[in-house]
Amino acid sequence: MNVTFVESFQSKILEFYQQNRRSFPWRMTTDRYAIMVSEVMLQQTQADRVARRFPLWLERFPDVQTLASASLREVLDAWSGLGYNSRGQRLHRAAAMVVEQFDGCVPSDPARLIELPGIGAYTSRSIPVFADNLDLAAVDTNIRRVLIHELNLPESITPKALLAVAEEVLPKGRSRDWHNALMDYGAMELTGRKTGIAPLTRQSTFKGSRRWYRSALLRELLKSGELSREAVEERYADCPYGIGTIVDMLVEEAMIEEYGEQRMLRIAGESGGGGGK
DNA sequence: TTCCCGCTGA
DNA sequence: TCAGCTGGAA
Repeated sequence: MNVTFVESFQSKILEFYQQNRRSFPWRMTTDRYAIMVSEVMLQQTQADRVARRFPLWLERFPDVQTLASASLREVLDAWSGLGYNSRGQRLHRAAAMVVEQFDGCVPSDPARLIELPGIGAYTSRSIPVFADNLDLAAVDTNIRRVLIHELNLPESITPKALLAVAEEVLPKGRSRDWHNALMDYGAMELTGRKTGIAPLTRQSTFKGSRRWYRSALLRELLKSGELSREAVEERYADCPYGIGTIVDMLVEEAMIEEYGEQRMLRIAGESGGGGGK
């Protein structure tokens, strides 16, 4: 790739970052455990929502040992509201593995990290990038969108090829700032809605899915005068979960009635995620 | 309806 | 390679 072009692209992104950088709690630390927690929380979850939960989590589980020795119940309780709560369970297991295998020290080697549950291709790279400023490229949907749009790449580019491009345009020694800059640029200037560039994965909304039931029942609840959303909220006022989860619970009941418990468990998954359990 | 700093088992 | 998973805001 043209050197001048790469340099002007780097300047553009980094200058934008200098002027418009967002402030997040996980950008105030380089503690690898804290970064790991934030990166797992941020998987498919909006940064603003994570920003509210992240400090509370660290207060309750300040280090790997504390998290590893906590009960699953405690962990999932602290996770509630973040969604995809199988992530919470995996983070819990990952903490236990770090204590056992790495003496409580979260590794910085992507090859080690990717062995941990809940840590995949992206997160295994993003942790050392943000915690250690390692000269590695980590590409999520956000960064993918920025690269495709700014470098005029085909939307059909494979993840492997895109990763190679990302490595090429990475300004050495500024990995952490660079990735934060790409994130902010993508979130503030180049949203998916604005560019029309499709994300890697789409929501599953097939008839009978958990999500489908959720929206269908929500519609009915809103239409039915007998069971308004307000009524549900009032009825479950002291429920520790959010209204979305409450609706989900009702959805599960509906699914049990229609499909039977076995199928419901298969669809929803006891702990969710990962194509069921 | 779509998208958000993806991962997992099949 | 792909369906499926959470919750909420736009």
